[in-house]
Amino acid sequence: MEKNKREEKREGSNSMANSTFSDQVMVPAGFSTSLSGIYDMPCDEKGSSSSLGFMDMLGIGQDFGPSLFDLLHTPLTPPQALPSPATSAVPESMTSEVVNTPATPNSCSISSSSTEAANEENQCKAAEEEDQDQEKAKKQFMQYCSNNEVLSCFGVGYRQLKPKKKNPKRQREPRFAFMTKSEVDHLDDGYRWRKYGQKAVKNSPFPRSYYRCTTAACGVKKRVERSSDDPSTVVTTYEGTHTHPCPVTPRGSIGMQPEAASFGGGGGGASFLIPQPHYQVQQQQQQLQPYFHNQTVVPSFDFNSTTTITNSSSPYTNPFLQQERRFVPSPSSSTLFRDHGLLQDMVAPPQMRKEMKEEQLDQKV
DNA sequence: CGCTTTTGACCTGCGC
DNA sequence: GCGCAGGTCAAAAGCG
Repeated sequence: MEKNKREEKREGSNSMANSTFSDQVMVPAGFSTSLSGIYDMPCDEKGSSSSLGFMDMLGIGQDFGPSLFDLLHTPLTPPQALPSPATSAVPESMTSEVVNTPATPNSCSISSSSTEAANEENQCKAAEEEDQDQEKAKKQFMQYCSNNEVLSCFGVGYRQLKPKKKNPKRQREPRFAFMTKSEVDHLDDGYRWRKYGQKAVKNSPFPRSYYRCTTAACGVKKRVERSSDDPSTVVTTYEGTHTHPCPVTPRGSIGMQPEAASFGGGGGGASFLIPQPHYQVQQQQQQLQPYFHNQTVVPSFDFNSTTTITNSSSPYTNPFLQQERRFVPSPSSSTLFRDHGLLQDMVAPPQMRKEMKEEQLDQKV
């Protein structure tokens, strides 16, 4: 009986049943193997894993714009803090490719026949939806980065769902993962989450928790687990994009300024652009001090080189990251971030940049 | 009382 | 086909 009910439910809303994960990417060494393979980077048509993934999502081309870090720590004050729903809080230099123009090769083209035109139209719509998803995911990521001390993003992309036989259309869930240093597993990102499961993770003493956005019709999920290698590091994986403004939770509303409170209410597209109350950021930074007093870390994107992160004591022994260690997150250091606000602070090493340029050239051709 | 968390059972996909 | 691991469900317990 109950089994039947479950099956009915699953048939009705089973987005996982036909899912699969491909293209193992960017999982730092030392993390549980269970993390591997869950982060899909967008692949090119040849099916090879693309190193463009996250950079592309951010619309970062070869002319590297302002530092993401700079953005994250830029006070969200009007008018900059109140972008219209149609635009992004991310500077134009980082978003114009995605927002204003079709960023994918799926750009609409004129077809020769009416039926083909209809198909192409559908494909274009699908491509546009994907672009919008990317944009949403990007905003969500940016907002989360600004709300928390994100130390390293090591996986951004999509979970790829197995195509159904009759409907080969590829369905993708925007997904990104990042590490934060925190004593608490479940970081307050302004949204309300309900825990729906917890599982022991193989090769890790720490369980993985599963959360779902409590808002009806919002299917955003997130997984939270603690690194077995560095217990102070929390790995959070978001899946999907919120389809609603950020609810004003009791915790989040304390001290929230009116402009901040209205910030997230500007429609679905800007739903993630809710500035964290300043006191809360400070609080988090103060909480983080014990972790940072002996090491300086920079939120960086660990694009490809999981093997370079080998020291078990800290994921920030990556040579690339070491090179970029310049910032000490502290309540008084936000201005310091800005002083070094160049995107080169976080771009990939020269070799990787070269590869990225080559891939971009390939795409243009 | 309503919401959240806990937790064991169940389902699914994948590798062998 | 089987076993394993990840992911989800839902009843029960906990909490404010």
